[in-house]
Amino acid sequence: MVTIRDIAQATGVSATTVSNVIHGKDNRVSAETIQKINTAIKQLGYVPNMSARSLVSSSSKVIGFVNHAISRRTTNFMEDPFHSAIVGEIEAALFENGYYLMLRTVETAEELVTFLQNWNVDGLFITGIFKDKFFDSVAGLNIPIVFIDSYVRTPRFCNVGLEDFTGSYNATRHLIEKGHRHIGFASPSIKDGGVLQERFLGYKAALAEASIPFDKSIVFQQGMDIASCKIVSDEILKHPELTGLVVTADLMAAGIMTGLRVNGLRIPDDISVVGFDDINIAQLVTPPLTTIRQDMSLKGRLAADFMLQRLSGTPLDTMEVTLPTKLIERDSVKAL
Amino acid sequence: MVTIRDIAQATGVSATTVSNVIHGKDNRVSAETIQKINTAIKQLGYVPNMSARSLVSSSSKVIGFVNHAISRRTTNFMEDPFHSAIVGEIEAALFENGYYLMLRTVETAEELVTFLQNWNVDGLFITGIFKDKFFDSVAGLNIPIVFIDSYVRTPRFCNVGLEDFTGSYNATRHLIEKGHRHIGFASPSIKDGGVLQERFLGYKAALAEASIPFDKSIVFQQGMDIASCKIVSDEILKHPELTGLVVTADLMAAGIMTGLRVNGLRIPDDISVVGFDDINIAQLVTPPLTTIRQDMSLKGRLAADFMLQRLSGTPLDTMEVTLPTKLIERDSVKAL
DNA sequence: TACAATAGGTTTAAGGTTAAACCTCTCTCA
DNA sequence: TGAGAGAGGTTTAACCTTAAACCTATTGTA
Repeated sequence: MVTIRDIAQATGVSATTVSNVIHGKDNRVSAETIQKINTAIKQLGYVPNMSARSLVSSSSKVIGFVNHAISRRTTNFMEDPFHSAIVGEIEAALFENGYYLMLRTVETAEELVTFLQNWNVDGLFITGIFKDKFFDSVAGLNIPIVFIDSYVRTPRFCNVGLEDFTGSYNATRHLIEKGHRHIGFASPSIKDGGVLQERFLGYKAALAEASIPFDKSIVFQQGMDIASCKIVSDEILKHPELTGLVVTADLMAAGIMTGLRVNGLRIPDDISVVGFDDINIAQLVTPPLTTIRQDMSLKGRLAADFMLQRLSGTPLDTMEVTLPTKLIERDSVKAL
Repeated sequence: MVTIRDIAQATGVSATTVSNVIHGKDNRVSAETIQKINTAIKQLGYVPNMSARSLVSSSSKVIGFVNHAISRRTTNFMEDPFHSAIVGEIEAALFENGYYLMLRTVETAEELVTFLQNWNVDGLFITGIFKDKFFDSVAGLNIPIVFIDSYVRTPRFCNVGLEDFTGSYNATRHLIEKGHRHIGFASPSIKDGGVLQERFLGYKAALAEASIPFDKSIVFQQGMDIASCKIVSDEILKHPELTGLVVTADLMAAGIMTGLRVNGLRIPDDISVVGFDDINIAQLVTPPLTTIRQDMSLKGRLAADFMLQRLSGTPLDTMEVTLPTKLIERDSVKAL
């Protein structure tokens, strides 16, 4: 392994001078020496040791991407195509600025603290439900933190979010405008304190605005897997009054649509469906799904921008971005 | 920040003794001292500094997950739901054994070498096309390396792969057995030296076996995005003799099916389609897609097992696993 | 002539952890 | 009574890098 000392020896200068040249603090070094050092670095293949650098500078160039999961074994956050799109964008942006990305799914606040201290993490992206103990454990940190889709908002932290409430409100309102009055709601969870809860509130708000009484018997809480979707579509059979359905994820909407078709219901003739996200599946199912689009890559890019700006000390105009959604009309909704 | 010295001071022993206790090398330490040290660690909230540990031991507890991409900007490997499923499985397994996962997309072999040396990476997962210079740059490394879906196989490295050839052969043969003789092939690439090339060869082998002449004008190389799929489905219109199509990815198959439907072709009546992977989309499109199933989570788990075994020095019976595929018959194929 | 300023560096210490070598006391046993 | 072994540690040095303080020779200036 080639160290900075080897470069120093090869060029006849001290290690400090080499270090200074590497970091561009070379106003006190002659052009000739700089040249020699750079040549030696290339020839000998010197690569800095991040551990040593991190040890002495208390800064590691590591950015953590932390997801809070209730259980690591049952929820694999990378399986969610959204998270993975975000992670990809972030990795690319960080790389170009010399940072490294370390992934971590944590179940407990202690795990998070250990992770942070272990690595002297320079910054943190946080996704998943993150409140109470978790929030406290990062609240005192003196590193940039960027939340993604958090609804525990404080002016002290950056957050990149989405108009979840408005998106879901618009989805519901779209059905109402098409003449629907009996509109169900399907979602993996509605009280998670996060995006799904907001979407639920948006649904309720649109109903209330149209003076449609809320009926909790047509709120279907189930997982997104195909078996759970089948349960929802069976439940729907028991509510022949339903003519519309708002679903908080396209994947779930697709699963429910398949189940409904098996049960002999036609979409949109018997029931209209609106999804959420506009993942590629939305265009590929039959009929193509009317849905609420969000731009996941943009979310990742903005999150990375926040992080890089805070890392470089650039003052921020704002600590928060809430991305808009857009209703994409396809063929899964029929006017009554 | 609490260091090992603080613990030493608090318990009245030396730092080395604390270190030994932490690492279980405590056969020369009294039970009482061990007790005191552990209590102090908890009370003061000591967490080891990985940089210091890594510096002195040349082992970092960091495992790299490296993907080779031609261009970081155009290919975001995390967007592939397969890669992300694998990454999720691996992260969970590594965590339970005290390892950390660092993601890296590399464009050049130099980037890879820099990454490795930067962090004293303890092990490496490698995906993506990886040959020539890339292969050379890891060939001399003395750390466990686990390839995923590599076809540059050597007895010295672990590989977790899939029966790509056989899977594709079976897909094609299935169509042949159903009476099809004019079978097209659609794939993002067929000469990548990786899984897609193998699948192409499997297709050709099945044709040859049935004495069906290979016709390169019905091999469609296009991207997996919806626009590219549209191009394929338009091309297919120019080949009315086609009655079957083998596609190397379900997502692409779904895109092509949508395009074909727009073009007035019915599936499977006008053309039969077989996909590959069996992602959830396959069940959700209309008609449900006949496809070649592979188990991505298992791939990730086996890759993690290989890594953990090699890290712990357990001798391996085998360095290579090739997972089987399974033909899943749904409704996108019709007997002629 | 005397002093300051500048160019171009060097030396030293520190960061947290651990491997290797070393130490000392007590007990056992011939 | 004296050697040896074992218990229970300690001391030292090293891993690589960098920040802070320090040094020396030359040139410029009043």
